[in-house]
Amino acid sequence: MANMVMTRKEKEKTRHKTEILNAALNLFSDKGFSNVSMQDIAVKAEFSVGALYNFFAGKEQLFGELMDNCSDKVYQTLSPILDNDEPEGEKIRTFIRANAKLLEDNLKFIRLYVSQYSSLTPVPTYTKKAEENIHIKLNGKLLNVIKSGINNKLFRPIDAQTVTNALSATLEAFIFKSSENFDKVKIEQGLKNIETLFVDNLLKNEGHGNA
Amino acid sequence: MANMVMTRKEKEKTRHKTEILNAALNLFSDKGFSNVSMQDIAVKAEFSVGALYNFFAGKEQLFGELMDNCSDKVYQTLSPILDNDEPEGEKIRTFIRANAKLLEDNLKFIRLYVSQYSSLTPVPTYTKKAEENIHIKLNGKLLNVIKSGINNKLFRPIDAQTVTNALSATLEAFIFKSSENFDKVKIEQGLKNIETLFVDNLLKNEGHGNA
DNA sequence: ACTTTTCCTGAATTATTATTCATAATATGA
DNA sequence: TCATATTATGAATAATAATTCAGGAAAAGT
Repeated sequence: MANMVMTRKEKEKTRHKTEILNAALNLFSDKGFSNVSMQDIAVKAEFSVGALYNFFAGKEQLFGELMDNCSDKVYQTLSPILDNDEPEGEKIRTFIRANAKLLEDNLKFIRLYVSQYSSLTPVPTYTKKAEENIHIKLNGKLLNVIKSGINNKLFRPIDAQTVTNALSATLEAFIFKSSENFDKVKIEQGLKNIETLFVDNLLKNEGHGNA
Repeated sequence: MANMVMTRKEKEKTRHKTEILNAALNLFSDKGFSNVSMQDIAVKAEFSVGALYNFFAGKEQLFGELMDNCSDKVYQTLSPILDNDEPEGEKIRTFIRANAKLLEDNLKFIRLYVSQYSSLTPVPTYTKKAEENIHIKLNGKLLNVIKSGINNKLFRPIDAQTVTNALSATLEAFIFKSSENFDKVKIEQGLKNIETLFVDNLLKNEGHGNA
């Protein structure tokens, strides 16, 4: 919260916590929740097992915080794009392209985030909640942009919900696949293709006078 | 294999094995691999824990067989559709619609199958292999159908690989979501929307004389 | 009916891990 | 420098769960 009024000690504590979360992120995003032990995390973070419990009530809580951070990051990056007041077509293009940067900066985060989404009871329920909410919120915004584009006759009159779902699923699958071995060029090319497919071929209203 | 030359005993053994696999399927598709114990499976199948080991070398092998069956089912159902000699547009429509029946008949299977696909090291590697192959094979066929449709000018000249990925991801996400609470009507409606989106709005070549 | 083979049972064994806690190290403030 | 408070350590504890196996039941063969 108020970073300025933190004592040195508090800052140090925060830093330690971040280090642990970071170690955990690397492990979880590689092997998944069940295949990582507190030992593993402790070793990677260069703390003792016991120390972890000074920062987190347990493994699930640790994972929970991680997922929350992770979801926030995704939301903070993507949500403003859909909220600004560019033309709908541009919003969607920017939204799609933004995934490249998101992936570049937060490879591990994204991998974990996406992997959780279509998994069966991965971890305690409460965690999944936050993530799902963000998913739902983002998809809601996307839906509105598409509806609005259709109303403005920028887009063709097609089923907005179905396009939204399709775009969302397509992006997610692409992102997950790309996170296996990161290649900036390929990612940008792939996203460009998705952009062309959805905006130029599917949405754009040819019959109308807009480029 | 040769069901006709099986002794009564062999048939019985096969039946028992199937019962165990079925119990396991129900549990795994609900909770995922790590959250189901051999105990759980034994109880549900009405066998003792020990008995399970007469049929399977261990938990991972059991899961492996399940996934293999599961993948086969998906492949056997969907692959012929893409192989027949209807016009490309019809193939794709049929392919999309086939997911309804697949889901109805094999809800649990499908749920498990899809959940595994975008998960991190779910279970031993060898299992995922089979499943990925099927995925790759199906997507390859789908890609060929779309390419062929483009060549025949039935479809618009768009990037075939990207459409394939998009359709595949969209279907998978829809199927996974639908498997949470099965509703035949909603599923058929949803698939119809996907069909319209991909075939009528995206692929179909309006400029050409085909319906 | 008896022997042999096959299959099943479930308690015991073994492993793995999350979690705790007494102890030690370190930092803080007088 | 010494007493106090904070934080870290890692061995011990407690759960959970996979796997094994000695012994028992059921079926098959004689």
